[in-house]
Amino acid sequence: MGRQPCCDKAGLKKGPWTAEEDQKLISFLLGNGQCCWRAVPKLAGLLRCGKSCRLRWTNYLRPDLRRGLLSEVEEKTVLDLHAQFGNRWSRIASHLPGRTDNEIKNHWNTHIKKKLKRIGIDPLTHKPLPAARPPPQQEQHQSPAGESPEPQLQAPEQRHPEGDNTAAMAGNLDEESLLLRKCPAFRADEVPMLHPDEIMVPPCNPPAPPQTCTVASTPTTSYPTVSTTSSSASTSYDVDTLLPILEWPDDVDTMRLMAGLGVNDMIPELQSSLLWDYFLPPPPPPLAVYNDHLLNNACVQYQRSDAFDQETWNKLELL
DNA sequence: AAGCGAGCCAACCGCCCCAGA
DNA sequence: ATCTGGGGCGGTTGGCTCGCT
Repeated sequence: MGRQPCCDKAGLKKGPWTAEEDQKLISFLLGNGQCCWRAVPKLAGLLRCGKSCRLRWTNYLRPDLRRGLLSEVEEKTVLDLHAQFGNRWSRIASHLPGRTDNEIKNHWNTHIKKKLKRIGIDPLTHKPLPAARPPPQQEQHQSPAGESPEPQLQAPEQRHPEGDNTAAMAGNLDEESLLLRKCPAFRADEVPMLHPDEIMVPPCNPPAPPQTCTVASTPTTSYPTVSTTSSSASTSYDVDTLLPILEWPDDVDTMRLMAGLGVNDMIPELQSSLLWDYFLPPPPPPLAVYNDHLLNNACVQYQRSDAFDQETWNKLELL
């Protein structure tokens, strides 16, 4: 017997969302919060599947989303994380505040993949493609089974930034076990998050920008990062914490983009509290207003690893 | 100006996971 | 221990836009 569909599709609308539908969904969710998604369309007066509503909200309407192309730093972060996690977009997205798994997946498929191929790197394995393979001493993450010229489909999932992946390649240890070996303080699915007292939230109105926006480290829950060289001239990294020290830009637009990065870095409870109790008091403001409101708040934490070396970054930047 | 193709991205589909009954 | 259903996730699709001919 087949699985029941998530909802009765008969009579339900599909395809692009209209502004009116968006408004209905926003109004309902801001007024009532997220409940059972299956019930949302009925309660909100939408002829949509609950799943469709959830996707529309999480990928497009959520107030803490950033829009626009991924920045250089974000792109590098995606590359690093993809080297660790493979195509686990939701996990990668959890490290990029304001970005959705769908957005990152799309950006990967349309931009980053091409860049990597152009510089001779296999986007699946993050290893040099056969034709562009450098001498062995330059190769990173060379697996014992690396003789195969074909891409190793599972390799990104099984590799580790420090290269101790022999057991994983043999199927004896999964990614989580490897992380535990390297850093037993947390499990792989416990993405290191900022503690509430480590979050610096600039005043909302007016948002007087500090000279630097540094997010404190979380040493006991950090990823086992190794080095943090960055080719970005505007980003320096704290030697001890391996976290970026962010300079606040002069122009308001860039500042807003930077400020908007932080909401997802907070622990869920705080995130919810901030969103619903502070930033989004009922009645709901127009979309543009609360987006601007959110973008004036919070900070950012990026996890860095040296999954890609400096030479690779330099090549990418030239493209 | 029209036709065509490539690129991009929002949205959908179907499977999987897991909490609760 | 098993079953069920909701939500999450990754892969894929389809339509829109833009540039080129």
